[in-house]
Amino acid sequence: MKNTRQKITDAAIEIFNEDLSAPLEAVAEKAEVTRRTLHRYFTDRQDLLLACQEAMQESCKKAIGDVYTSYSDPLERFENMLYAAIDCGVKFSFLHRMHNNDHHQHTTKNENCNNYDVTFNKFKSTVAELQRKELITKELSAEWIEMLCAGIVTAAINSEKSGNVAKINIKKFAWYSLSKGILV
Amino acid sequence: MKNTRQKITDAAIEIFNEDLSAPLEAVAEKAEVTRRTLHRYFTDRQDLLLACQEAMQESCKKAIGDVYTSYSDPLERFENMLYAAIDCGVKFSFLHRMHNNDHHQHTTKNENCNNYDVTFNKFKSTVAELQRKELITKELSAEWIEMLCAGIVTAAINSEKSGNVAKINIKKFAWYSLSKGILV
DNA sequence: TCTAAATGTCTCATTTTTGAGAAAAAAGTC
DNA sequence: GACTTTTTTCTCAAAAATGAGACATTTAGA
Repeated sequence: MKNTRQKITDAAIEIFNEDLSAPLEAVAEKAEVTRRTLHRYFTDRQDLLLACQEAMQESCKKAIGDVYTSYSDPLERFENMLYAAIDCGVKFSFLHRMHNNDHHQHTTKNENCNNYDVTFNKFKSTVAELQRKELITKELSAEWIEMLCAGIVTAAINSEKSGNVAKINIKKFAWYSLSKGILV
Repeated sequence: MKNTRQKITDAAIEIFNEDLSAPLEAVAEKAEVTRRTLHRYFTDRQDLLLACQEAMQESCKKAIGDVYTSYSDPLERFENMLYAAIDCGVKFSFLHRMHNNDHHQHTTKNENCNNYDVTFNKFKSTVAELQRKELITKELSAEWIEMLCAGIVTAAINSEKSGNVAKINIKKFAWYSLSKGILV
C-alpha cells in the first residue's frame, strides 16, 4: 500500500528524472492527485525535490546496503550490487546524475552528499577490493569503473523502458557486459 | 568562428540536456547573449528545440557517417564509431535519449526520426555484421548492444565532465570496456 | 571613417506556473 | 450512521517566463 506522499515523490522522481523543471502539474497528474493535494504535502518545488532525494537515498542505501552485508565474496557481492542498482531503477541513475553534474558541488559538509557517499562507497570499496585481489583489471581506473557501472545501469533501465530487450534477459546482459568489460 | 545562431543552439543543447524545461534565460546566459537576441533567432522554445535536434542530427550524421565510409573492416569501424560518438559528446547522448524516451513515439513518418535512423542504423548494421561474422557474441541481443553503446558513451562524457578520469584515457577505457563486454 | 547589420537595453502585455484559502465531496473509522 | 480525515473543486493573487516593439549602442566590413 502506497500512501499519497510516496505516490507523489515516486511520480516526481520519474518526471524530474526526464525534466527537472517540469511543471508541478505534470507531477500531480502522474501521481493521480490534484496540484492542490501535492501542495498540501510539499510547500514548494524545492521541498519536493529534497523529499525525492531522501527517497532515492533511502531506496539505494537499503538495496545496496543489504547486498553489501549479505555477500562476503567480493565478486558475488559486486554482481548482486549491480542487480540491486538495476532494481532501484531511475532512483539509482537519477541520484547518481544529481551528484555528478556541473552545478552540483559535492562536499562532505552536505548531509545529502554524505548519504550518497555512504552508499556509493560500498561500490567503490568493492571495486577496490577486486582490483587488489587482481580479479578485475588494473588497466582501468576505479573512477572509470564507477562511471561505467552507472552507464550500464542506465542502459538496463532504458532497455526495460523501451521494451526492446526481453525483461528476463536484462540483468543477465548487464552482468555479462560489465563483468567481461572489467574482469582480467 | 562560431556564429550567434550556433552559439545559441550549442548552449541550448547543453542546457536542455540537463533540464529540458529550463528557462530560455538560462540558455541565453550560457550562450552569452541576451534573451532578446535569442528570440531574434528563434521565435519560441519549440523552434529552438527543433534547431537543436537538427544540429545534433547533423553533427552525429557527419561524424558517424565519415567513419562508416572510412573503414571497411567492421571491427575497426565499430571502434572508431565509438570514438566518433564520444567526440559528439552531449549531442550524441541527448539525441539518443530524445528518441528513446517515454513520450516520444518513434515513427518513420517523422523526418527527424528518419534522420536519426539513418545515423543509428549504421551502428546497428555494423553490430549485425560483427554478429554474423561471429566477432561479437550472439549471447547478447543487438538492441542491448545499442543501449550499451549509448550507456558507455554517456559514461565517457560524464567522466570527461567530472574530471575524475584523465582525458587521454577516456577513449581507451571506453573501448576496452565495450569491446571486452561484447566480443566473443 | 562611414555604413549596415547585429546586439543590447528598456519596456510592455500575455501567458504560464505557483502557492494557498474556503467549502464541498469522498473515503475511512468506529 | 455519525464522525474524522483526506482529497477535490473552485478561486484567487503573486511570481515567473515568454515574446516582441522601439530605440540606443556596438561591431564588422567596404
